[in-house]
Formats: sequence, structure tokens, C-alpha cells
Amino acid sequence: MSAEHKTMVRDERYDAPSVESKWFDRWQQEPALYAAESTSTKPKYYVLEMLPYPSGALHMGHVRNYAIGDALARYMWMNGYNVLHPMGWDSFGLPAENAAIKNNTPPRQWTLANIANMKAQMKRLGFAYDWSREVTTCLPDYYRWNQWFFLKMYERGLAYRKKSLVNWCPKCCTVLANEQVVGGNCWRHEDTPVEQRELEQWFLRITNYADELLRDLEKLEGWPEKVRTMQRNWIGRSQGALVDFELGGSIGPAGSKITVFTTRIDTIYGATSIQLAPQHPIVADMIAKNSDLRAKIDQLIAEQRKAKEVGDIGAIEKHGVFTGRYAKNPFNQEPLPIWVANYILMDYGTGAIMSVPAHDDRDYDFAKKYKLPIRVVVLPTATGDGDETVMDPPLPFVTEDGLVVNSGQFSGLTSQQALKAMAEFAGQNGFGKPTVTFRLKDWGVSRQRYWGTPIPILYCEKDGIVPVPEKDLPVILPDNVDVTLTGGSPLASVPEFMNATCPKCGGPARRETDTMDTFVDSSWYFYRYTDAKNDLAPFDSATAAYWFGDRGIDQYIGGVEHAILHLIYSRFWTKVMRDMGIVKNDEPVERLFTQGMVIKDGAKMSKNLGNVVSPDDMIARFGADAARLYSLFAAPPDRDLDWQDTGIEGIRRFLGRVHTFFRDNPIVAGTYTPGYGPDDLTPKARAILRKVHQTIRRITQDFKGRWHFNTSVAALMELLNELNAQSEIFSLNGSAPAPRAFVADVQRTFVLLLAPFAPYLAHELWESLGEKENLLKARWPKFDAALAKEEEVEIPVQVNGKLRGRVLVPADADESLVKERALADEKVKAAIAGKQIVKVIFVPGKLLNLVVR
RNA sequence: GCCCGGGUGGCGAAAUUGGCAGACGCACGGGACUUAAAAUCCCGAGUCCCUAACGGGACGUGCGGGUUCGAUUCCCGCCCCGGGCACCA
Repeated sequence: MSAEHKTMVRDERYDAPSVESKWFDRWQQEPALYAAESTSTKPKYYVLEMLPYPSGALHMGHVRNYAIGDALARYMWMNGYNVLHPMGWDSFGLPAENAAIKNNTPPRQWTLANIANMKAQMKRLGFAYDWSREVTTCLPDYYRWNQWFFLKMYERGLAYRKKSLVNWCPKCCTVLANEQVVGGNCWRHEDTPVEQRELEQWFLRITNYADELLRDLEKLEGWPEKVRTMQRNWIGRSQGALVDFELGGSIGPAGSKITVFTTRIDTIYGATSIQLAPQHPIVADMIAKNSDLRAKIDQLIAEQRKAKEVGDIGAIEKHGVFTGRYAKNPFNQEPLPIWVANYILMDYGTGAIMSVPAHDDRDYDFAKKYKLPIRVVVLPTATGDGDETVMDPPLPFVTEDGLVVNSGQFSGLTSQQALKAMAEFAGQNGFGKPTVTFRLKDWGVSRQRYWGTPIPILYCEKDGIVPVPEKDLPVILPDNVDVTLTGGSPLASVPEFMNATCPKCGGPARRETDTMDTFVDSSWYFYRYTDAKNDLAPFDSATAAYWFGDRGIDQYIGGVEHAILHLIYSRFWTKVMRDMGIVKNDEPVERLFTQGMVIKDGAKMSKNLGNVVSPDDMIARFGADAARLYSLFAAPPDRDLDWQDTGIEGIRRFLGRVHTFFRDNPIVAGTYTPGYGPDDLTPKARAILRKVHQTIRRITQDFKGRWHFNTSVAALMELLNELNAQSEIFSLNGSAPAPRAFVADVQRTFVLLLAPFAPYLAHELWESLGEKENLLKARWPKFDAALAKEEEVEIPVQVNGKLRGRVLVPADADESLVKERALADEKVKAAIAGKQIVKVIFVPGKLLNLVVR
């Protein structure tokens, strides 16, 4: 603290360093100031900012995020709500291991030191958190409940182990979930392509909830549409049908068939080949007897892998190999050649498609290349344009509005009708059925890393997979583990950890040495805040129900980068907990706000670019209030903010002017007679009062509505400018002093309006006004429409829509008065000279437009 | 390619229902205070044109159309920037 203060630039007017230091010390002595009450008659409000990873120091993005949340929390407190505003640490994860290797410091020690530092920074910034509820995910009293949930999911069949191709980051030396692969690269190493490895891993069955996760997005009206769209895309629901094509010849067992997935069963009469993914099981049978074919298929697999690693799967050229075999189209008994193609993916649908070149771009390209027949079975219908015709080559794609032709009994149906009729027909005849596939895959949670929650599973030679009994939790993560990044789980090198006893047979057992994905930690942490010290359960259900209500956290604030990862896992976790009966809400978050990034010189801040702005530096130079206020003022919160040091300088000047105003006009409670009537106010004082109420309205509306706090701050600046312009009213020895009680009222209101944004200065001024009660317990000022109403307004006068003059009239003036005055205006006269007024448009209080000819 | 945002002075931005475009701030220019500077305070300012000046005029919210007395705002067609998804059958 003191070191920071010494380097602070001294301002001759407002000594932010010593004021902030004084209040910082006081707030440390009153930790209960921001404590939430879990039982209260007041209405509850749960406001939450996404918890940070303890990387070592806050960055400006954090400051912005928390300044928004803190302003809201303070506003809600001042409006009489019982506010829960907690903070914690998402403290497991790979950076701690990297730091351990680099600095030879144990991950635990490194992490806890970072937490201490960042917590001090948060306190210095004056954020009003209830630290009694702090959650630190890397401590056993938290992660034991990760293990508990894992066991519950295992019991319910939601956690399972399977061998499959998984994403492997060679730099992290661990497996990644699909959600952690960004454009084919690792989400932490954006230049490192993810490799595919076949490993046995633990998965959580998020796909069980795919339909509900999609459906409930409709309910989340308090979420940005952007995030909902991203989740919709990610879940990727696709309605279609499965159709079996019987194999001819001697491939596979008798009666073998290939099942394809299609969303366009209405085009099945146009199918001219079957395309298989190179990894398709049938292909394995074929190449077993044909080494020439094998080599070609291997080539296709290599192309696919390469494309995936480059991250541009759409760009590779389509290649295929004819297998020499045929499969029978069940609708028309036609034999179709079976090909293997590099553009067919084994992990979507069934890994097999029917190729309909006339009605699919990719199939069309492929058919052209290999000279496969192209057969049109859907014609465009006349939809008003009227001149669509079938062309040669045929239209590559016709949407569902088309008319089905050349399709046996289905000819003449619309595509929509055919989709239904043909899927039903397939079902009735036992060679297919309607189905739904999802892009969403189960969540792979195993990580071959040390710094995470141990998976509470044992492997016994006799009993196989054996969950750790609940009474034996937590499985403690051992200290003193060698965390070199060699690949393979570091815990496997700790015999004391790995070797255990089977709880079933008492024989020797081996512990699971993988740890959990850290996104497990953050999937439910916000429930823990409601009951953070519970050592019998993750949280008390009734307490969580109080804070979450029916619809979840009232307001969640964080970066859009978690739109899919954290926010989809959290939704899944909540639904699982609901099905377990420990929460009542279907969704964790009622309202979500994603703030924009803080950038500098048009680019994301990074050490490489050397454009990083340090919060410590800003606090030292301008003060915490200024750093916070600027991050609210410089741009609307949902937009990116381009940081400019000269901008925060301006904010510091504003805070200095505020301080000066109060210093020069000291009105202390108890030194004047309270109360004043309207008659005691001069017109100028009434004008001030009007501006005050207009400001209350603007700021209150910003909180209730769009959160454009940049305009809230601007409103405060305007109010201050007005107060300064009317200084004779305020000065005790001015020429036209207003009643002291009035001046005190204005000052009080100003401080209340400033309080959510600049708490240090607000508290200081509040005290200087002689107020004894804590500012957070004071009431937000009430807006009075009558007092805010203008008495006189300037009405713009247009002639044919062009501004020609302005007239000053009483606010409620009617058309005739405004018109009379307008016609008296010289410029208006000149504009209508020699012409006739054919129409008059009058918008009361807004505008007069004379239409002339 | 598809789906979301966004495009307004030198810069960050404002204009909540179609009604004075540019609030507020930054940077800039001028002035006051000072031996001087910094700090602070006051004043000016969208662009272009006319005027010695006072004033006045035209243009102006990415581009082109449209609706309207009136469009940053609504409609149609484009361009550019940012983000997401993508051989998903």
C-alpha cells in the first residue's frame, strides 16, 4: 500500500492518495460492511462477476468487469436489497505447473501467493465483496465437492469411461475437451494444432441434456442474443433420418448394411453413390483383403488429419476411392457404388452418407470430379419470382420448398411433405427411422496434469472400476510432486498416491491419476458462495434456493470468451443438480452481461506488443476511483474500450473538481435549519433542482436499462458544471445564496449519485457533509418528475424539414402559440416569404415544421 | 458460405418512441494566473463556402436507392471492420 502511495502524483486540489488510503484502512476494519444475510426480509439480489484465474496480477479487463459489478451491487444496496456480491479464485490449472517448472516453486505456493496479491489489489480498488464467502477451488474444502459430484454422476450413469480419439495438446501435454479446441488449435496455445490420440478417458454425459440445453435457451431472455446463438450453433441440433442400405456381395456378415444419416431423405431417389468416412468399420473389413485399397484409404485419413490440424477443413480438395462394392437403395432397389471420401467425418452422424449430387454442393463437386451421375429429384416451385428453371448442370441445391419429382410414389409431394412421408415409409418397412443428431459431444474431463481435482476412482484387478467411497473424500492432491511436462499424469509417479486398497475386496488397487478439467470447478462455484463453509454438503439446498430463486443468479457479468465453455458446462451442471434434487432452478443465470474487451492502440493488450496497462500503475498515478470511473466512462460496457492515459487524466480532473466544489461550499449537517419550501427558491435555484432531478432520472434509468454508465458519468459531469456555473447560490458569502438546507440537499444527492462509481471520494464527501451513517445504507435518491420538468423550452422551427429558427415558449405551449411566435421570427419569415403554408406539423415540446409550397 | 455485432468530428463517444446530429470527455487553439513552467480556471471549435466584421449559406451519421412534412433511427440493395460457426451430410 504505502509504496504505491508514495509514487502517486500529488494533485494540489484533491489528494486522492491519502483519502483513498484513509478509507482503505477503515474498510479493512469493517469486513462485515458488505456481508450478505442469508435470511432477510429484504428482497434478495445476487450479482456476480466471473471469478478470475489467479495469474498473479489483475489486468484492466478485470478492473472493468468488477467496476461494472461493483457499481451495480452498490446501487442495489442503496435501493434496499439484500445483496450477495462474492468473489473467489478459479485456482486450479496449467499455468501453476508451468510456473512451477520455470521458478521451481510448488504450484500450491505460487497460486496462493498470487491470490494474496490479487486480493490485495481488489481491496485497494475498493470492490465491495463479501470476503467471508471467498471460494478457492484448489483447496480440499472445495474440490472434495467436485469429487462428490463426480461420484453422484457416476452413480447416475452420467460419468463414464471410454476409449476414443481425443484432442491432445502437445504443449499442455494433456487432453482437451472439444470446447477447448479453437479453430483446430489449443485454446491456450493458439498457434499449436491439436493432435488426435486414442486414449481411455472419463466423460460426462452432457449430450443427455442436449435437447434441454437447446430448448431452454429460449427462456434466457436476459442473455445476449449473441451468446444464445453461439450455444445454439455449438449444440448443433440436426433433424433427419437414418436409412439402411443393404450391402451386396460378400462384405461383412450376411445381411450387412450401411446406415446413413441424412437431413434430406426427400432427395433419396437422387442418390447416385454412398460415401463412407475412411474410418468407417465396414471400410476396415474391405481393406483387410485389399492392401492396394488400404494404402489409398490411409492417404485419405492423412489428408483429413492434416486438414483438421491446419484448422481449415473446408479448404482441402475432395478425394475419394471407389471400393468396387455396391449397396442397395431401399426405396428403388438401385445398386449404388460405395466410395470412401476424405470429406466424410466418422464422428458426425453415422460416418456414412448417401450422395445426392443434384441437391448438395459437396456431393455435386464430388460427382463432377469423378463423373458420377447427377439426377434431379426436386424442382424449384414458383414462389412469386416465377422464372426459376431447371438448368444444366442442374441447380446444385433446392431448399425444402421444392417439389419432389422422379421419386416413385412420392413424386408430386413438396419437400416438406416428402421429408415426413419418406421417413415414415422407411420406418414402416424396417429400413430406417426419423432421428436427431447433435454436434455437441460428451464432455471429456480427464486431464493428464497434476494441478487439478483428483478423480475419485480406483482400479482393482478383481473388481475393476471402483468409485472411492463418499466417506473417504476428499482424495487429497499430494504436495511435492514432480510436475515436469513429459506427458502422462504426474500423479502416476507418486506411489503413495497411486497405490491404494480396494474398498470392495480389500486387495491392492491403483488410483486414477488423471485430474479433472478445471471447468468442472467453475461449473457450480456460484452455489458454493451461498454456503461457503459447509463441510457436510456442497451447499445447503434451502440457502441456495433463497439466493437462486426460480431463475438463478440475478445478474452475471463476464467476458464473452466463456460463451460456450463455462456457460454451457454451468447450465449442464445446474440441470444435473436439479435432477439430483438439490436445486430447484432449471438455469443458473437469469441475466448475463458480457462486457467488451479493454484494448490499447487498437489491439488486445499483450506483453508481446508492449501495450499492457497495469492497474497498479493506474492506481498509483490517478487513484482507484479514477481507474474505475474511467473504465466506465470511456465506452459503453458492452463495447470494446480503447484505453487512453489522457482519458483517465481527464477523469482525475473531474474528481478534483468535485472535491473542490465541496471544499469551497462546506455545508455540514446540524449547522443549518432543515427544510425549505418552493417559495424559498430563486429561479436559479429552481433550475439547479431541475437539473438535479434530471440527473437522478438519467442515472437511475441507466441502471435499470441499458447500463450505459458512460452517460451516467457524463450526467454527473454536466451536473457539476451546472453547479459550478451557479456558484453564487452555493457560496456562503455569494451574491444570491440559497437556503442552506437546499444546498445541503443538492450536495447530498450528488454524493449519492457518485457513490456506485467512485466509492472512495463519495465516502469522503459523505463524511464531510457530517453524515454519520454508512453511505451504503443511505437511500438512492428518488426522482421527482414534477421537479425535473422544464418550465420553458426552445422549440426548433423547421420549414420543409429544414431548421430555420428557434422559439422560446412555456413547456406546455400549444400549437397556436408556437406558430405565432415562429411566424414572428425573421429567419422563418424569410424562408416562407412568397409561399403558402400547406401543412403544419407540431410535436408538443419538441418541434414545429411548416410545410410550404 | 451462414449467423450475430459494429461503421457518427482529429480521437473515445451521445442522441431510450422517426423530431435541433455531435451531449460529456480527450486532444487542439486562444486567454487568465505565474519571473517562467506545471497545475488550475475561463473562452472557442463538424466540414466547406461567402463576409473586413457582425452575420449568413451549403453540405454532413460507410455507399446507392426508397418511405416520410421530417431518417443516425424504418425498408430494399451493396461495401468495410470485429466476432462466432462451417466438407455437420
